[in-house]
Amino acid sequence: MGKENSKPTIVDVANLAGVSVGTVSKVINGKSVGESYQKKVKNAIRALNYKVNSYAQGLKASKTYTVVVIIPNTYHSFFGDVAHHLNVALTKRNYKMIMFCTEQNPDLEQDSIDLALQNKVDGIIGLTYNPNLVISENVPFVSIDRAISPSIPCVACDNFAGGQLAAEKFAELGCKRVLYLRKGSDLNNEPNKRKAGFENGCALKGLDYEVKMLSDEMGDSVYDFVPFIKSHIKKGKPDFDGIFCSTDSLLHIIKGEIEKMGLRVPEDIQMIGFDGVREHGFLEYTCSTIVQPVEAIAEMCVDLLLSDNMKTKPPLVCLPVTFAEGGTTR
Amino acid sequence: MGKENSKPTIVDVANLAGVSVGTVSKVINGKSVGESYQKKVKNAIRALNYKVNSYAQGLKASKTYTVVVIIPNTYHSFFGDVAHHLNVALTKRNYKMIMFCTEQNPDLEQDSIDLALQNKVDGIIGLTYNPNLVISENVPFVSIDRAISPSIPCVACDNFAGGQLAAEKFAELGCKRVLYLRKGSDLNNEPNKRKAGFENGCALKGLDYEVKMLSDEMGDSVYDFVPFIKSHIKKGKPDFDGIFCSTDSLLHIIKGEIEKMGLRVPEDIQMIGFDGVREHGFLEYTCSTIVQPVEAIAEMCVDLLLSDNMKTKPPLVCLPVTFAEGGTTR
DNA sequence: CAGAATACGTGAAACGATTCACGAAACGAT
DNA sequence: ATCGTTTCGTGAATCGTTTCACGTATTCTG
Repeated sequence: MGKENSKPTIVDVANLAGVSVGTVSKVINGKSVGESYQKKVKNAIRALNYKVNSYAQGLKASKTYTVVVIIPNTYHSFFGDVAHHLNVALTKRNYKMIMFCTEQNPDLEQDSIDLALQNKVDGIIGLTYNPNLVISENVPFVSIDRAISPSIPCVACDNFAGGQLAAEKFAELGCKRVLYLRKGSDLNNEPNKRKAGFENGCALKGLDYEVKMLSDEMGDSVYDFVPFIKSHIKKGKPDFDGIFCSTDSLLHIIKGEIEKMGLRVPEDIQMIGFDGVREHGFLEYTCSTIVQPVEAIAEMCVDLLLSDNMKTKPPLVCLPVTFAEGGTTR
Repeated sequence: MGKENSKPTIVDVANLAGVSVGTVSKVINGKSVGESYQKKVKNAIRALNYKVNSYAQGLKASKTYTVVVIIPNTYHSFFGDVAHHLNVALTKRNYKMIMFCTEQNPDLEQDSIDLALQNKVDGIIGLTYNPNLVISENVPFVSIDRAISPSIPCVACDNFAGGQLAAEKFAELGCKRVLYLRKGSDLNNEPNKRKAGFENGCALKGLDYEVKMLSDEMGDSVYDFVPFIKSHIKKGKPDFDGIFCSTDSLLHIIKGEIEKMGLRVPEDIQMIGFDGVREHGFLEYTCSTIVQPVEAIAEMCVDLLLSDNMKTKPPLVCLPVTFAEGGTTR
């Protein structure tokens, strides 16, 4: 009687199946239930097209099947790519993803975490920049690219290996002297290891190099690299033949500037970037680059986040990078 | 006594303030409450750092402050841009955004909607392709780029005006004969109006033109345009001097192909795209293009979705486009 | 075959909010 | 001073789950 056209509840299922609500709940949550009862309940669920109400579930239970993802934005290709693969990985496991775009604003990052906590989400995945985030110890958290604390797993590509790989490629391509341009950061983040890897690779291969760092925020005054580059060009002849850029985005800006100076890429100068994101959703890379395994990173984040045994969670997971040819090397 | 280190509930607030829980609830929800009571409650809330539990709220109340966004993906720049601005617009209004990436898969799109409905979300914003989505009439829905039904508002840029603007620009730039390349779609979607606008503009300006449509899925065999283009080149001389592409992504592919044929852009052929997305988060456009007002579209979607009076919801809202110079026109 | 151990279904309490009928207080009008 | 309104705080019922103590039925053991 009554609520005819309303959504079915667990009570409706129990009635139709002729069992108690407790039993229905157990079936839903995979607790041990007798064979015949299980069948009755499942049939009733199908018959009514019943779906659990996630708010009631979240209120009472521990699991909400919801994960919060904190990321600077989704319009920048790399972040968009990360967000996408996180979404796919979560959806695959029947989790919902609540997204917060924080544009590297430390306060917004903290707010997002606080909001997530009061909503009893099952976990948080964060690509953050706030150097002193406070994270309640009792909610699973996985960080991308930043070591926040020993108890919080950090997932990143193998940045050191990536830097080294770039150096080795330059050597292989016949370069004699290369520049490394990087947008700096005072953070204890993984991408900073690209420098050490690069230096290591150069030393290994006997490659001459110079590193120039900018300590500003991303996308800001990267044009300040221009005078530095110009100081390395005498009478139209550069004293270098390769440039390694800390991101593909940076590479594209620098490439534009270099071409304005009358130099050709890759004929005069070879360039390698980092990230390996494909613009416009294309299959091909926009430059020669060290490719981050974005999909693997996303999968790893979700696996770590959702695995129960906190014990075995490693503080740092580095996933392998690859080199991809994209027109800026010979 | 008891739950010392647990999160404060509305009962704790009521006790501390010396009022009933009903009163606290009213204060939270902005219902009329006496001045002095309001002050007491607000102080208690602050003192305890109380935040409402959104699961309890969602269970009982109508509002969940959650909106579901359905979008193909976030790695393609345009979609990433849309997702980002929707996120910002929702966050600004204190709404949480649950995102589903559906890759234009009709079943996934329907599943996402069903999932959203059973979760009692406050609304759904969808950029979908399924021609026969079933959407319960009692949940607010706003569609981007596709007219789903008269009762469901559709938000898009003014595609007709965009097509016309492109034609006018070509005329202004001195073109005599232009090609329009478009990835087709049998859907009743707004972007298809670019063609009519373009034709209108060409007619208006006395510009000679030809339209070529591909009816495949996005990013697929756009290379099939190549033979068509080649058929318009005799002895190295093209019989056209401009190409309008239905998206910037398409433009970049075609541009690459054209350059392979030994033609220069924009010297020999001028090109205009559509979307106006900036790659890598840069400020500059990657090609001359008709710019979609993505931020305005996102704001409009959210405004329409959250406005109470269903009556005044228009079936279609077109937002103005602009032209931006980006190196592929003279 | 009897008694103990095990397995498993039941139903009520609890999660933390909203809402509504009710009654007390305050105010105005006659 | 009295009665009728209006205003507004109260507290219990409710939303749809999960969980746990309990009891019944089944199986095991010697």
